[in-house]
Amino acid sequence: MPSKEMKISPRATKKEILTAFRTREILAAARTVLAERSPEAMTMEEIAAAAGVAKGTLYLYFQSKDDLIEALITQVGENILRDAESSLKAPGTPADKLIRLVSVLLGYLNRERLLFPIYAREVIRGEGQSRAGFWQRHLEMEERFVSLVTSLFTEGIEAGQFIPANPRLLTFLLRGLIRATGYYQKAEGQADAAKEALPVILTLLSSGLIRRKQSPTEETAL
Amino acid sequence: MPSKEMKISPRATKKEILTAFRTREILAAARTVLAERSPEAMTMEEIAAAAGVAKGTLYLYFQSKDDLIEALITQVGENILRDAESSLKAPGTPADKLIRLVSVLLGYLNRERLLFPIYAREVIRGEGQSRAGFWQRHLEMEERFVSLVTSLFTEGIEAGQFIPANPRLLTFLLRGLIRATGYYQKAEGQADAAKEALPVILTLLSSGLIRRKQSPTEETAL
DNA sequence: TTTTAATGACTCTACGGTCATTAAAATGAG
DNA sequence: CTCATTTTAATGACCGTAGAGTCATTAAAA
Repeated sequence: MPSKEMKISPRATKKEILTAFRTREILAAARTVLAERSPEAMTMEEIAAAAGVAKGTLYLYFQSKDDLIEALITQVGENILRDAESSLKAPGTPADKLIRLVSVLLGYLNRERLLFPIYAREVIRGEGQSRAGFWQRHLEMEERFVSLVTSLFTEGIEAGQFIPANPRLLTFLLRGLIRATGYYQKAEGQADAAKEALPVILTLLSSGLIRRKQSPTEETAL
Repeated sequence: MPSKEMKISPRATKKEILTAFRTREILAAARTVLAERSPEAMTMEEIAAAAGVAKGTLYLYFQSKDDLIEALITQVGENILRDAESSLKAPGTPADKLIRLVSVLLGYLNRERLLFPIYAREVIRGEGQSRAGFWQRHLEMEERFVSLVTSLFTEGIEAGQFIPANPRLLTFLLRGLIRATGYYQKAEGQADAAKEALPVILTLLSSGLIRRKQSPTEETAL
C-alpha cells in the first residue's frame, strides 16, 4: 500500500497540506520520468532531479522506490478505472457503452503519457516474476479493469449484441488495440494517434477490416 | 551484430561445430530464462545456470550480455520474419494472406514462448531510451515486420478489399491483437490461447465484434 | 532557541565482466 | 597402446560500478 494516500481534507493541518503537496509534486515528476523509462530503469536520482529536490528528500515522502512507484500506479490506475466505470454506467446499449469506453481510453493516450509505459508493460502472474510490490499492485489494477470490461462484454453477448466469444478474451483483445494505438503514437511519433485510430477501431469493432464482398474465403474461414 | 552467427557448413572443422553447438545451447538456455524475465532483469548467472555452465563460459561464446541478447533477438526475429514472409508470398487474395498470417503468428505463441516477452515489450525510438544495443536490434526486426505487413495492407486497401485506413496503423493494431492473445495465454494460464483466439480474431477482422442488427448507433458512429 | 525539513556524501549490494588457475583434450614419441 | 607434454576449454573468485537507501550536518521555520 502507498505510504501516503493524502486526501487534503478541509480540516487538514498546515503540515499535512504541505506534505500532501510535496508528495504530489514528486509523483508528478516521477510520471514525466516514467513516460520515457521503465519503472526498473528509472532511478531515484532522476526522479529527484525532475522534482528539483535531493535524493534523500524522496525518502521523507516515500519509504522506498517500490513504494513510490506503487503510489504512482495506484494514482493513475484509479483515474482510469473511475473514468472507465462512469463511461459504462451511463445509459445506452452495450454497443454504445463499448464505443464510449474506447473513446475514453484512447483519450488517455494524450492526457496521460504515463498510461503507455506502465499499462503497456505486460506482467505475468505467478512464477519467475519480479517480486517487486508495484507489479503486484499493477496486476491488481489490471484485474479490476479486466473485470469491469468483461462484464460489459458478458452483458452484450447475452443481449445478442456482440458475437459469442469468451468475454475475457475479448477484453484482452480490446486492450490490445488500445495499447497498440499508444505504441503507434510513440513509436511513429504521431501527434494524436487516438484521433486517427478511433474511427478505425470503431469500424473494426462494428464491421471488421475485410469488406464484405463476393470473396467467399473469409466468410467461411473457420 | 551477433558475435557468432554460426552456420554449420559441411566443411566446418570439429572445433567450429563444437563452438556452434555450445553457442546454440547457451541461446536455448537463455530463451527459457527470457520467457520469464525481461532482458534487463535476467542475469548472466541465471543463464549460465540454465545452460549448466559457469558464468565465465558465457564470455567464451559472447562478448557481452548485450551481445548474447542481441543474438537471441536476431535468431527468433529471423524465424518469425521468414515464416511471415512465406505466408504472404503464397498465392491468394490479400484477405487470404491476412488470415494465413494471423494463423502463423498465433502459432508462435505455442512454439516460441519467447515471442511473448521479447516481442510484447514495446520499445520507443529516439530519446530517453535505453541505449542497449539489443533494443536497437529489436527495433530493426520490428521495423522489418511492420514494413512487411504494411505492404499487405496497402495491397489490400488498393484492391478495395480492406477498409481504407493508414496501413501502418492497421499493422500496429493487428500486432496488438496478436500480442494481446499472448498475454491472455500467459496471464490467464490458458493452455492454447491461439486456438481459442484465432476464430475470434478472424471474425473480428472479417465482420467485426458488434453484430449488424437494427441498432443504428454503431453503424453511424463516426 | 528549538524544531523540522532538506541535503548529498556515504554505505551496501547486486550484477556485468575479467583472468589466473585448473581440468580436459589433443598430440606424438617410443 | 601409453604416458608425457602441449594446447584448449571451463571455472569461479575477484573487481568495478551503478544505484538504492542512510544519516550526520545544515538551513529554514517556528
